[in-house]
Amino acid sequence: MRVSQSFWRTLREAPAEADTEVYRLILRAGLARQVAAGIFSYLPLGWRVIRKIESILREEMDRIGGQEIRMPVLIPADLWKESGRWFSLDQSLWRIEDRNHRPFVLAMTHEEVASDIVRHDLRSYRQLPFLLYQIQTKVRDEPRPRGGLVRMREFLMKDAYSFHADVADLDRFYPCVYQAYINIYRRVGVPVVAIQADPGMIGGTGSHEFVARSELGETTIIRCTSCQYIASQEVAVARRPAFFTDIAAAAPPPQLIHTPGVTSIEALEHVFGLPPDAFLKTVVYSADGNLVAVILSGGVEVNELKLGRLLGATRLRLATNDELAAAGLTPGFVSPVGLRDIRLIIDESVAAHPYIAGANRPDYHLRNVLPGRDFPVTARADVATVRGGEACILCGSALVEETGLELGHTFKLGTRYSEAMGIRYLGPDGREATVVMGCYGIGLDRLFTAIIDSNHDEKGITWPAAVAPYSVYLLGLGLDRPEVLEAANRLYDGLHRRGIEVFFDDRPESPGVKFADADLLGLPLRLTISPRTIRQGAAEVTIRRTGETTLVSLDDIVEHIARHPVVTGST
RNA sequence: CGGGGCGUGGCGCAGUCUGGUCAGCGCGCGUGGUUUGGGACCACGAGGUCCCCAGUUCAAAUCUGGGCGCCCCGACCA
Repeated sequence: MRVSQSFWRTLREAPAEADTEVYRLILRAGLARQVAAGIFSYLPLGWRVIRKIESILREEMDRIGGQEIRMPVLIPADLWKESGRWFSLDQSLWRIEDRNHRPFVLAMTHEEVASDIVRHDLRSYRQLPFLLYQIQTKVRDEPRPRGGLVRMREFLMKDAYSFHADVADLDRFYPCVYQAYINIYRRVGVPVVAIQADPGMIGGTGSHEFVARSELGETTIIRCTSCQYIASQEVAVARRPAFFTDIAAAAPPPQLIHTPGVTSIEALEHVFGLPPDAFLKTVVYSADGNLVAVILSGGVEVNELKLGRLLGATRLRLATNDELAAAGLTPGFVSPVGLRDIRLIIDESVAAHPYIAGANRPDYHLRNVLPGRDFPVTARADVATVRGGEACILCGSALVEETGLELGHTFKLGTRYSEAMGIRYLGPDGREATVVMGCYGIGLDRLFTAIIDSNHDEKGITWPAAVAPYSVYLLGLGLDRPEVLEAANRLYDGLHRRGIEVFFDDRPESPGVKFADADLLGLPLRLTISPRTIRQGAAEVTIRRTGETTLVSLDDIVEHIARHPVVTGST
């Protein structure tokens, strides 16, 4: 492609809404344009990158036996009612109606449709297992689109669904997908770590997130500094004190203390001059309409995902002050002592020693509150958010927090959908059984962003060969001289014939502009041809990433480029 | 949805507090000329409902009210 004929333009200054380096590069290098919040168009060069990512995804999915299909964006609400998600998701599911007021949803994921397809055509265990996948548009009514292509309302996803006769077969297959994912990220040039994760709204029995270390991210990773433990903060666990009831008996009985206006742990620390874990925190939730009190050490926060899973609740939120009052509780001074008719969850951070806790009357706390004596410790569970600095569950070393960008997610769904939607088959024993499913997603736009995030410098992008929009930036200078133009054209044609993807900057721009644009776009290799190089019968070959430049004779430059490790991607 | 910020030629901004003399600057764009190895120079030129609607006023980019859009921070996820 000749730049003079290409719909491509770089920007010296990025639009003001771009507040991250990656997003600025995407806009400045002319790869994509925003249409509305969280809605984007890809321009020709950006789309070439997406198509290269797609082919890598296809290769890796096909390699593990995947079969590509294409499901619709527009889905009748009935399918979502059948799975139950029509009722359980209220935030991001985009609901619409047709002209006859029939409800539809815009696909935010495709478990329902995939299940629907399979249940009609699956009869026998002999057909199992199989993996269906697609690369397709997803639509979500995001509460807040963010960071350019990081969090979008319409985005591209490679989603895959596997179907198995039993859990053992899913367990056997799951590592294949895991490996395929690792291959994909390696091939596109983004270092990722796989972490234990929360299955979220997809549901299911086990899941991994593939995250890139990046300040763009929204995922908090908890990692052990000395062993292999790594998990999403959503599911991370830490070593907690054992609960020794025998120490308990000696403490004196609870005693009221006047604490006017002291309603937070922070304020208590200040008043008493004690560390946060000297206090008990009582947090009351409404879980599907029922109140639940969670008792934790003052030093930790509730992990609502853990709590929700523990309770099996679909709607979990903090109880309002009115709800507290109606249950006879005093906001700000709620106490675990004397709680009745309300479910109690004692977090594992609570130890069997005396605490200062709320007194359940305004402006009073209780000293010497002893778990197990002053309130029952029957339901002890881990519902706290793990923070950096806590002890690793495996080895006891310090944990640290890191920020990551989620690039993919794999789930063992189990029978969450196959049960609800009736995907059954006849087994070898002649009995009907329910299929076991897995599902696996990769967001392409976000991967696109992550590739640039992991591959740029202060001048611009430094594309990995496998996903670069073109392999070579052919930069011609002094093209108004016929002999130079002719040599440049010959070189362009020669590379083209050899199957090398060339972007030929034949514009009558000043050298500075062309070099700056070449650096910004960041194709792996730059070829500079000018009166100066022509005099030596050569052209300059520059590796974008290193700046390393060599002069290569025009006679064998095409072969030189064709075999260049930066072009073949063998580095 | 709560909190904060912004909306002026394609892009980046000034002007708004203190209404008139305000529609401007840089870049980009077009034409001609001179340049040509790291974002050249000269000359001429095109391009704006100042987000929208309503109001106040002799007069509104500027003041008031309402709406819309975009960005950022918190509850969701690829």
